[in-house]
Amino acid sequence: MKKQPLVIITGPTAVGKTDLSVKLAKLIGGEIISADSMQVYRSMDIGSAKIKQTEMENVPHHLIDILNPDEEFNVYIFQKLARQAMEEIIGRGHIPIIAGGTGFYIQALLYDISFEEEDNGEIRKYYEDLAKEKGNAYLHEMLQKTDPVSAEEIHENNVKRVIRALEYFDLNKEPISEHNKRQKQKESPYAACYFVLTDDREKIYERIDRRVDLMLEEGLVEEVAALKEKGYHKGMVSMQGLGYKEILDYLDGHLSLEEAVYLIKRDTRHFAKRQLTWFRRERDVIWLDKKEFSYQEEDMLSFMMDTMKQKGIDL
RNA sequence: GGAUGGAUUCCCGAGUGGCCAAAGGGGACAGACUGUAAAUCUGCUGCAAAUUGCUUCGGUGGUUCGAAUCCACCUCCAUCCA
Repeated sequence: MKKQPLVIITGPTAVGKTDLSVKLAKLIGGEIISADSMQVYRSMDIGSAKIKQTEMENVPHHLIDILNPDEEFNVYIFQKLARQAMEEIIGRGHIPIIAGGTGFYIQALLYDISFEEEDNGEIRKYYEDLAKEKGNAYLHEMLQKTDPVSAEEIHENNVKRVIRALEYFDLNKEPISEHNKRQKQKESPYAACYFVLTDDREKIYERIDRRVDLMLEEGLVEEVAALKEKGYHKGMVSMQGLGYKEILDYLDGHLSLEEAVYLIKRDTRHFAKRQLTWFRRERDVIWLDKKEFSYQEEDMLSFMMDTMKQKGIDL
């Protein structure tokens, strides 16, 4: 049986993924699935740099504006919804294009990582409380007993990951290190093209700074104030987003606006750097360095078309 | 013109005779990541191939076995008095 096609366009924040993905979609009759942990939320438009209706140019977009900010979202949900969307798109004879910067989500979909249905709410809370009470080292020692391999790999200060490993063991009676090892060897079931758009680091940073200034002009503060008004708070996953947590701190009087803006810019730069690190490590990525294409979008698009054909994607 | 305080490694800032290539923070850079991932965490940051050598703490000269640290003069900055 012929593998299903999957085109991915990703890269660090603010390189221009959205724009490129719409152009490509129009060229190949594609539909876009957003791989973005923040754009799934309604009323979070400016800070998440969400694509505007007019920018979509009639290309269907999926997984945008599907949740309220108080709802939980994670890889598991993303994977489930993205798969559904893919099926539908292929059913219509179109090509699914994943566009977005959340590398972890892309990995889960591309390699079809298995996640079990699980209810981790109480266990997680138990460990979180335990960590606060007894400290990082205590939790890490617990992990050492159940899953020494993970304990070796995960730094004791990385409490979130220590907890996840502990919780995984409780839920599945197996070390998460075993699970990870198995999943790592998986081959993608798709005929995929994994494009990573990039540019000189300096250029990316400049674009980030400019974009943040623009967000402020467009009313980021008002957007966050409205969210706050509705009762959304920092405890929610959505409010951990860049631009949201800082403005919330500003609105609560913990930061001046100037400080908040400085932090948003800085942390967004850090984020972009982390994304690059992630993609460098991924197998099978096809780098699209804007500079190497002399910033000519046409050339880049035709290169992408050629690559897709090579990978067995029928256009 | 006078008085006082200050000038430290990319930035802020500690250091007041040896344990100092120099605390700490920031930034930059690198890395990890498999149900919070725009999250969370780690490493690294004078130069050189070194557990060794070389250059550095405004400048010049001096004291000392030894100075970022003490002395002299100079330059610049800040505040105050004229």
